[in-house]
This record gives sequence, structure tokens and C-alpha cells, in this order.
Amino acid sequence: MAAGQGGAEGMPHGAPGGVEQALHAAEARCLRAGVQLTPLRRQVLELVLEAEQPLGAYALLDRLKAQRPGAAPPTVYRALDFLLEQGLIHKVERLNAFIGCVEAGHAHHEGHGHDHAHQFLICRQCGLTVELSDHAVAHALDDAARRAGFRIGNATVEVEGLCAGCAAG
Amino acid sequence: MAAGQGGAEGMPHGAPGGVEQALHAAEARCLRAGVQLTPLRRQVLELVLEAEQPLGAYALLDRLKAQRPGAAPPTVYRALDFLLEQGLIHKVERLNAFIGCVEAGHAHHEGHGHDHAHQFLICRQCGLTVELSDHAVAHALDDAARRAGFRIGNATVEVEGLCAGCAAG
DNA sequence: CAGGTCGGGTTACTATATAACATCTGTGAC
DNA sequence: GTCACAGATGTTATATAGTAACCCGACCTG
Ligand SMILES: [Zn+2]
Ligand SMILES: [Zn+2]
Ligand SMILES: [Zn+2]
Ligand SMILES: [Zn+2]
Repeated sequence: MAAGQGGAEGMPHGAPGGVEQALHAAEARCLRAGVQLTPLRRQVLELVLEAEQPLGAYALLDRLKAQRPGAAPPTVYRALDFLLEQGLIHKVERLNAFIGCVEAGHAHHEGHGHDHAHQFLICRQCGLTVELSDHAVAHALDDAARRAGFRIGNATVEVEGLCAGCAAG
Repeated sequence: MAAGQGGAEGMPHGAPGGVEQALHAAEARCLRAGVQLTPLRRQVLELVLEAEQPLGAYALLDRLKAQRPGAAPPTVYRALDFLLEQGLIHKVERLNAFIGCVEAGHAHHEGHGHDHAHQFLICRQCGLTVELSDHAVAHALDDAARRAGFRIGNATVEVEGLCAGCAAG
């Protein structure tokens, strides 16, 4: 954790006021999917979206406790499971942390539901984490797996490196 | 953990008697690198290589205790750190588990040392885990990262799916 | 009013990983 | 020789991540 870590109002990856917009999109999406984006789930999603870096479950729990003193690990894990199932967030395996899906708000992707092909670029210095949806990567991986006789499911693709800012500065 | 989990004498990914060969290759490699493949580290490497599936640190610890009753978590984690640094094993992030590097014994790769580009295919049903070194995947990832302004470091690429055997049966 | 489903509270626990300090052993300086 | 140092391991305690199990209230349905 090196760079700007604003409390609750940090500047997320997408847009400054994009959190509210993303929350509304998530509500609409859950409505269409016939699942409930309850206040708790919405709160957890909001916490994930507000952070400009992936947050661990216990970091989320700490923040959640401010609004919901009784919160315990299962509280946050259940909400995270739901959000993962709905494709609203992703887990970054290398960090044991969670981050909002950048595609979740895009109308033209709403058909996908969960598990679209994605990749993460993680800056080792400032922690900046960027989500890509690179088709070339997805296809190369698909081909390679097929050649090995595998029927493909979800893929975890996470690259550690230096972001443009940190490489320059 | 679903399929055949032979005790200490399982059939590894490569060859039946390949474990001894791999251990000798590892010794030679460490010698050349000027680092010590101590008995403890060698034992841990052997345990990793004997399993035909990735093993978690505590599973390794249990097996290690049979030979080394005093072993504790740091014992095995330190050995694993060493083996990771030397490129003799990899960590499978999705499983929090460790597996021998298939390249480690290949003479023509010995120059690389650690962190060669690799990918894992993990069967969700039988746990079979296969390591690939697909250049097309590596290049696609490299390109994508470059376009995003990232200077690339290590990549974690892990695909969950069904192996040929499980897809057929 | 049952009886079912779902979300969530609560407690306790398991699993994964590391910090910190102690001990031992070999090596080179003096 | 012995002092100082580095590397490897032992030892104890703790931090971090994730789950199981049980309960309870809200809601719907017959
Ligand atoms: Zn996404
Ligand atoms: Zn950076
Ligand atoms: Zn490898
Ligand atoms: Zn299989």
C-alpha cells in the first residue's frame, strides 16, 4: 500500500462520481436477474467500489463495522459470494482481495452475467490494479487449453508489474 | 481433492521414476547457482514432486513430520520460499498449493533460473494440474500489459476446467 | 396456522501464513 | 584459538483468511 488511500471518498479506477452510477446499474441488473441486492450487499459493493485498490475481506469488514457494528466474517463473505456470483466484483487471487468489475456497468455486457474473460494488471509499487478484457489473451489461453485436452472454465490471469506512473516516476 | 491421492509413491505428472532424476537436476542447479539444497529443502522438494497434485503447505508439513517430528509451519514455508526462488516449484494461487516446475529438469532451460512464463490448467473434478509454457499466451499477455502502460513482471495464469479424462468419463 | 425459502446474526472453528527470537554450524579475520 | 558474521533451522506465538453450524426473523404459500 503506497499511494493515495483516501478514506471513503477516494477516486476509483473509473470516474469520480462513478460509484453511485455503478450501484444503480447493479440494482437494475439484480432486478433483471431476479436476485436481491439487499442493503447489506449494496453496502459491501459500495465499499469495494469506493476503494481504488482491491480490499481484503477483513479490510471490508472493518469498514462495514462502522455502519453495522454487529458485522462478522460471515457477514462480509456471504455478501462477497453473492457479488461474485452476480459478476459485480472479482477476486484478485494474488492479493486475497476484491475489486469491482469494470464491465458490470456497461450496458452492452449485461447479457453476460458472471465470469466474463478478464485479466488484472497489478502494480507492485503503488498497488494500482487494472482490469482488462483482452480477447487475444483469452483466445490464446483457450487454444492452449484445448490443445492440452482441457475443457475451459474460469481463468485467473494476474500480472504483477509496474504501472506507467511508477515506471516513470 | 477428488481423485487418486496415493500416499508417498504416487505417479507424478512426468515420469514414474522421474522424481529422483528431478532431485539430482535440482542439486546440480543449486550447486551452479551457489545456493544450498540442504537435506530439509531436498525433502520438501521430494514431497512436492512425489505428489501428482499440488499440495498445500500444511499437507506438506504433515508428511514432513513423519521424517522430521519437530517440523513447524516456518520449517516448510522457508523451504518453499527457497524452492520458489530457485524456480524449482510454483505456487498455484487458486489452490494455495505448490507443485514442481516441469521445466526445472530441462537442461535447455537451466539458464532461466526462476520465473519462466507458465500457465496452469486445473481440473475441477480430479484436481489434475498441468503446467504449460505457452508462448502465445505469454506474448498476448505481454502485449496487453504493454498497451496499458505496464512494465511486466511475473504472471499468474490459472485456468479451471475439465481435463480430457474427466470430460470423457 | 403450518411449512418452506431466503437473508442475516452469532459463535466457534479451520486453514493459511508470518513475526520474532533462539540455537547451531561453518567460515574468515585477527 | 576465538571472535564476529552469515546462513539455516528450531521454537513460540500470532496474524490473516475463510468456513461450519446453528439460530432467528421476514416473507410467501397453501
Ligand atoms: Zn470484470
Ligand atoms: Zn504503480
Ligand atoms: Zn515452471
Ligand atoms: Zn480431471
